[in-house]
Amino acid sequence: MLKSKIETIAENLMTIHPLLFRSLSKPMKARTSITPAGLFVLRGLKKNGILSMSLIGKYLSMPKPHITVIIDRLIEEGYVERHHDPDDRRIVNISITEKGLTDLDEINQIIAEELKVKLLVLDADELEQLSVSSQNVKDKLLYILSKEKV
Amino acid sequence: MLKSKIETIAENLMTIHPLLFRSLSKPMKARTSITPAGLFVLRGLKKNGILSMSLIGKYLSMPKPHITVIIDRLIEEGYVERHHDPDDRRIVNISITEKGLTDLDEINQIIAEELKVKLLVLDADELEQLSVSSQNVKDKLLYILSKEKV
DNA sequence: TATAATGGTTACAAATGTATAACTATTATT
DNA sequence: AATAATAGTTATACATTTGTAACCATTATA
Repeated sequence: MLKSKIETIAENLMTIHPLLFRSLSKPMKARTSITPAGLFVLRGLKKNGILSMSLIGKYLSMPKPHITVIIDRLIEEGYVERHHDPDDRRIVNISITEKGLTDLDEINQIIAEELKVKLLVLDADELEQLSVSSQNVKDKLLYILSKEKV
Repeated sequence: MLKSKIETIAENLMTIHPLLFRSLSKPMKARTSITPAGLFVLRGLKKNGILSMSLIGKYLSMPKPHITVIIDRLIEEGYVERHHDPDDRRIVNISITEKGLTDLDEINQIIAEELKVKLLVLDADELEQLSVSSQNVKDKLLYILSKEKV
């Protein structure tokens, strides 16, 4: 019985995360107070500039009340800001601050340092493959997500 | 300022998860009582046959007490079994049951069904790329992990 | 044999994430 | 103008994960 391509992709994608995430999160946790969800929001804001609460919720597939909590905390820490949309005052737009940007960079470097040690067992060619493949997976998922939001 | 290759890989790997995991987990949660960590353990057991508690802990980068809780619950549900190692009676080996295997297949199909809908926006060529890339990333991470355990 | 080290469990506290309902403010629809 | 729909918040309960310390049984070491 041959596994379908979709099943293989599903298993691959579901397996990637737990193999690395926890070990990369630990050094981050030791040095910053930011949560995994908060970090992901910061990355989204850095890339997109400004996002509404609802868009962030869709982006993370998280219930709105949780987004409120996450943003409240990021604001406390000075990483993001709330802006009421002038065109539709129901909408709350979130932007990343200077501090958010610099601290995000710092966190990324901490994580990269940690990853670097692990990647030592790969040669240059394998590293290049991992770079290309991970970029490809990420891009495809972002593409899929962008199509969903219509 | 050019981002290093390692930083790019780190960001890619950290971003992949939240883009999909929650939306794939929801249908699973609706139909089974298994937790994400439990599911990951089942996958590891299916692939490796038998794993000790410590190895599972390393595999998931989780503290041992949590592994005990996860295994207790999988045993309650009839998915895995404990075996004391005859050569070293301190060691507890875990094996997956028939029920564990069949239910794991079922869960994988539920997740694949969910993913299938999302992947409709990709053409055959892109799908193939995603398949190859995700496999590559997973294999490389497993390879790195296997080197760590020495 | 006494001591240290290992593998695992128990107990507990705290952080994080999930889910739902009720609510306010604002905008869109009739 | 009344009603419905949307965006977001507050409140609450619960599930899952993380982290630590203390402990037992077994094995390795001195």
